[in-house]
Amino acid sequence: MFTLKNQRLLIAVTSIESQKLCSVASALQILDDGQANRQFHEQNTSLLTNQIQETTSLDPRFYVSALINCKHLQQIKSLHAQLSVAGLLNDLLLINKLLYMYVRYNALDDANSLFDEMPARNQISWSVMIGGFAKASNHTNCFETFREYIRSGEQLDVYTLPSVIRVCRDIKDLKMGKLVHHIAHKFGLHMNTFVCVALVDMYAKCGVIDDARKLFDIMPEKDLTTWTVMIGACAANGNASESLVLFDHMRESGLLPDKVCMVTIVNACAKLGAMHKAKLIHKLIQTQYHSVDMILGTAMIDMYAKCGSIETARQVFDEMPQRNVITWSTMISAYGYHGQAQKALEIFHIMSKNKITPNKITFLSLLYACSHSGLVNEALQIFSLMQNQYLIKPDVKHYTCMVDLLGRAGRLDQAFTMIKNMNVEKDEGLWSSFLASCRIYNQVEMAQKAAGSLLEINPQNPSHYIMLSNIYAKAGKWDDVAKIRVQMNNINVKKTPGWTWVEAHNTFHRFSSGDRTHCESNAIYEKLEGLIRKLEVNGYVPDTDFVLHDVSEEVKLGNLYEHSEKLAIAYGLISIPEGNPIRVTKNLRGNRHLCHNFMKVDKLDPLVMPKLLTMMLCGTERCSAELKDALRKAKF
DNA sequence: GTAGGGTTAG
Repeated sequence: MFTLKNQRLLIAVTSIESQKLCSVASALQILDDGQANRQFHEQNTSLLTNQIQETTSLDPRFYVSALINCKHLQQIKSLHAQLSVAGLLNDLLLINKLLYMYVRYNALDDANSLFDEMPARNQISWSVMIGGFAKASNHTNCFETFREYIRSGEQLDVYTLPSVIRVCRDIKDLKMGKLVHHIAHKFGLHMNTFVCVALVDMYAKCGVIDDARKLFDIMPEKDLTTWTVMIGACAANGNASESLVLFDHMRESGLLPDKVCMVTIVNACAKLGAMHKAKLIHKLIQTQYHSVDMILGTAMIDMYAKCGSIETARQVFDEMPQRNVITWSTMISAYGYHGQAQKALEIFHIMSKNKITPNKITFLSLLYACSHSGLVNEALQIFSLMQNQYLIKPDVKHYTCMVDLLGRAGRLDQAFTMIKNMNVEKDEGLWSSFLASCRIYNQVEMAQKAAGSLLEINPQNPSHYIMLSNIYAKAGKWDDVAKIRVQMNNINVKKTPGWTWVEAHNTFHRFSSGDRTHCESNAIYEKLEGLIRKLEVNGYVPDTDFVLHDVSEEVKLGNLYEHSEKLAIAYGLISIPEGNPIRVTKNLRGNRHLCHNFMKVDKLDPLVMPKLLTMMLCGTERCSAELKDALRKAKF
């Protein structure tokens, strides 16, 4: 609101050209919002009028407070023009503020031209410009400006480095990240908390978790953010149990977790699938915080669903005061992997009634839900609804899901037609899925087409050769099997050896298939034989289709029995005290037919069964829906 | 004038 004094002032300046008038008006309005210093405003009002009328220099302090209070890009531009006229573009404080405002309003071009024209720059100018490019994900300009900064010989400040490091993290440029780390060291800033946190995060997101941990361990001061980054890093790198250990250490050090930290730990729990931990975390949230925000609530839904309780997940969902599209999608996918596709569809319908617009992931979750329950027609309907009503173009993942669904249902022709007609680049996942269906239905010809495409995309992936070879083997085409082996040798593709590690006596013990190098090898094989006899009595029949070579059934079975996971489990059973979990880690994805069937027979010796189930729950891999059924049946 | 958080899934 304008005071009478202001109105008089406006009348007094009507002779000034319109743009200036506009600027003065907006500046006054901003000042009058009460956010700027009123006293300063009063003092400068008359001065301002005189100065503008004379077009002489204004007090830069006036512009600084006016700039801070700008609400629109246009106001900033107009003040910029005024500064230019007033000849104030030499004042570093003022220009830096102007630069900062341009960056804040995402006007990177304006910021950049201003930066280029600056007669002098200080640390703040550089850090604002570099930070601006970083925030706008303009990594090329960010790095280029950072290089210029280094070359300028100016001492680096602690605000610039984290911005550059975060860009390295986002584009996963480990080489550049390491270089920036080196530079930080050179400037003596490598132990600054903000620099360190950014580096830990960068190393973790670039997949070099050991480097992240080393830096974390030597950091002089660890604040809540630092701990949160490290906890999240462990979970993201397949070591969620370490996340929980760190979380306890953090609390022992006297720090109270905030909501962001809780989301991270909830996420770790979801990855671990450990229900008892989930409940403890939930209790902590209930006692510590008055409300659960949307992100934390969504993470909790996911956690409970992945820990096996779809009911509690739904309860959290129902109790949330606000839900967005991600919350709804999470609930849909939760029902999906619990095999309750109808419930997933029901949630989708309620969501639509609530006028929440679904996104790509919502549809993907729906399609996966249909896929897990084999609802082909429903999936086809959803797929068409997504395109026709919501105008969402399917990406390769949607197609992969459809191809998988149709393929598993035996509608291979339809799946193949879909692949042929799609307008999206076909990737390995899509063809692999189709190839897997060809294997189920022994479709050698289609399998050849799929394998051909796969080998074009990635001739170095051994699993494609092996899959095709298995299909030939099942069809008794041993000549073709031999050809593939020659082909693999010719281009030097080797099957990645499968390893399994088991943690016992504080050491990791590694096993490969048919491994006899372990010092307790004899005892391990003895245990395994005993276990297999017990399993066979209870109906375990290994699927020998997956063995590649043309060998007798007896030898095939021998191979299966000595698979690395089984050796690791057998060793775990003889070396880990009863009641403790057996944790196994693998370098390759588990083979459902070989190992899951082995472990899911639910009439096992009651002493053995809980151990095996615990192992599956603590393993880094997520249990398949099938295994979860076995777990439920065993009332574990 | 700085950071860390949620949904796909083989």
